[in-house]
Amino acid sequence: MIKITFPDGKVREYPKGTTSMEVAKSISEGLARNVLAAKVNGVVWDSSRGIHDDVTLELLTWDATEGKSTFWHSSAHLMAEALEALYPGIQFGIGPPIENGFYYDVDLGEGTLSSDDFKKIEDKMLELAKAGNQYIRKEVSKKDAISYFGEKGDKYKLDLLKDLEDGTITFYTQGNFTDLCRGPHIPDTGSIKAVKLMNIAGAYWRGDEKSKQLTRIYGITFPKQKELTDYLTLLEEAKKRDHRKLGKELELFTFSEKVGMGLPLWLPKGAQLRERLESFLKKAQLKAGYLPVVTPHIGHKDLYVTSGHYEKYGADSFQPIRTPAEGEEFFLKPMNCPHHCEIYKSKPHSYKELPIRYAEFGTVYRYEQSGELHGLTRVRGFTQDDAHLFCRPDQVKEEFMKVIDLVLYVFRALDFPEFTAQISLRDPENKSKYIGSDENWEKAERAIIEAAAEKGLKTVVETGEAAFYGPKLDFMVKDALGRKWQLGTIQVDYNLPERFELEYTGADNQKHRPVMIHRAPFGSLERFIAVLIEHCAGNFPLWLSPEQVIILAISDKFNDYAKNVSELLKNSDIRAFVDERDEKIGRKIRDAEVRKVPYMLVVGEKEVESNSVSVRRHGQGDLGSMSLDQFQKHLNDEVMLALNQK
RNA sequence: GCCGAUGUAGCUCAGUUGGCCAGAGCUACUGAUUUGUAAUCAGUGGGUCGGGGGUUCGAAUCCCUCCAUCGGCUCCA
Repeated sequence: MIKITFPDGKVREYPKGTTSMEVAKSISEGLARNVLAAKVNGVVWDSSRGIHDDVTLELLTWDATEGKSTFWHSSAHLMAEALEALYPGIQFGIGPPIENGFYYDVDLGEGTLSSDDFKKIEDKMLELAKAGNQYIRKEVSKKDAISYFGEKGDKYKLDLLKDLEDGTITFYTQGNFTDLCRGPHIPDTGSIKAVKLMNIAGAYWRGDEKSKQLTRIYGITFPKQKELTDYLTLLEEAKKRDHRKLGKELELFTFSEKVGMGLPLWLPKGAQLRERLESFLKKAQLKAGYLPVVTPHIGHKDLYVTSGHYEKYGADSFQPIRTPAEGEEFFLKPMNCPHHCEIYKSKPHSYKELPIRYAEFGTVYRYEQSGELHGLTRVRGFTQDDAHLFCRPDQVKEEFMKVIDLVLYVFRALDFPEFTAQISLRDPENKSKYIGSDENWEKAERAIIEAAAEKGLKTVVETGEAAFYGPKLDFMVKDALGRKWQLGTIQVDYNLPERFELEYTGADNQKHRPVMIHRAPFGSLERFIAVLIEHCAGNFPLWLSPEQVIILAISDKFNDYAKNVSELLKNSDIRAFVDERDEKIGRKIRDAEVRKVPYMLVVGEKEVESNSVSVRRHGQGDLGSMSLDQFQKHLNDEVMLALNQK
């Protein structure tokens, strides 16, 4: 007998070799029907595998993340089976589950595939699913595996096999399809009830641009039809929040082919939003001891030769601008730090001055590949809320903590969504890739980890993801459609102080090299605003809203009173406007609601007589009548509540 | 840059077995209406159907090419 411990701590005894499915059945038939896989001692297994030792066991159903991913992984196999049936001779790359669904990379040879073919494939998948074929696991020797795929002519699988060790190789078969696969899988195809292929894309084999490009087919499946319908509805809703759509509707920004792709044009309302964000952060930075600096949009080639960016990125940058007479080369600045280094060098520094924090909203230009551009999140010209901190090695941790505080303050004031702090460390196997001493790296990495832990951040550590010049901490958030973007970033840099030969005089009267920290709480204003728009669905917090209050007169007889109210509000720095159109009040309200103006003030005879306003809040409706003073206090309270939380 | 899809008025979209002067709603403009919490009525304007080339008696519709956009891949100082 073996002892099985369940997540609730209960322990039960079973005969040796019992499968998780049998365990599930012993608990209830209903549970057994829903079991997709099992977590045995923390590792996900097929529910049909026998258990031979004392273990902890968690039965995975659709509600568990790993249950879903097992389900989708098995669905990828099902799609492969359908594809092989429909397109004989097709070759397969890899087919993993992803956050929402799965994909499979295939090589169609001479053939092509488009979304017009989806219906056919979906139908085939459903047909095969109905058969309820079991997923059968089989351990195979490397030799047998190679001969199987060799015979089949599946060169990608053979390529994968090269890196696998004999004795660890398993096949999974369902119906007529056998795949090289580590597993695990769900019991059988019968639980796959709803299938939707989402899109098709090119993907390089093994992610290498030089390898052959395969066709990647994305799909998603569910155990119930209704869940698919709900998912599609959710996607539709998410599309409504897309910043590209809202940016156009709310007149925040636009693009022009004539100006150039990836170069956003900020419309008046968007520009005001930016200005509010800028002044908000500038104020916070001033309080935190930052010193403003301003640098030009171009820089001499020598600057980037010194910084090393010319060597690394020169060929992939916008090409240099030349002076007509001397032929000197200038680059559009791709980053602000080299300029800031030169500012640091403009005079000698004492250890007593450090840290020095130079801040600038610097607009930079980078050549991004044309297929990469994406709304405001990926552009060719953008403004970083950049700052460079020059400090002593022993100050790194404290500075990190302070920057984290600043980032958290920003996120909190904006009621910002869930984010993950990603700590990127160097690859310990490959230390020669990185610049800077071992000692400094260790100190900095430890400082980042400790600082993040002390601030209670939800962190993910990525080993080997550090830049060559230093470790970093990035704040990652998701957009409406679930795509991940990096916003805020804090990076330690040992490279630039070295290259620019930055120094300070220590207490020992010797020259020392400062550590540089790059940091940007927003990351870039463009990307930050994009994510902000999607997060709040265009309903900006009152303090950011480009139009805070709109005054709607019942008829144009009351426009004078409306204008009077608007003037009074403007005198208190409230962004107030009057809708003077000759329209009915219902129409004016509708238009203001659509424009997502936070407050609407309805004024007519009643209000003129009692010297008041009727307040309507966007999305909430009528709040009743107030005096103008009361209303202003109401606005002020709302703004203070958002900005003053600490 | 690569794979696939898309491109019709300022916006959202109809319109292809190739066929008279290419349509609707909203917006804009003009007029009427003087209105109480999500769309008042009428009229007018607006498109070399993404650009270029080709096939054809005839192209928004078929073909080629370029550009841009969308979904991915690769990249992202």
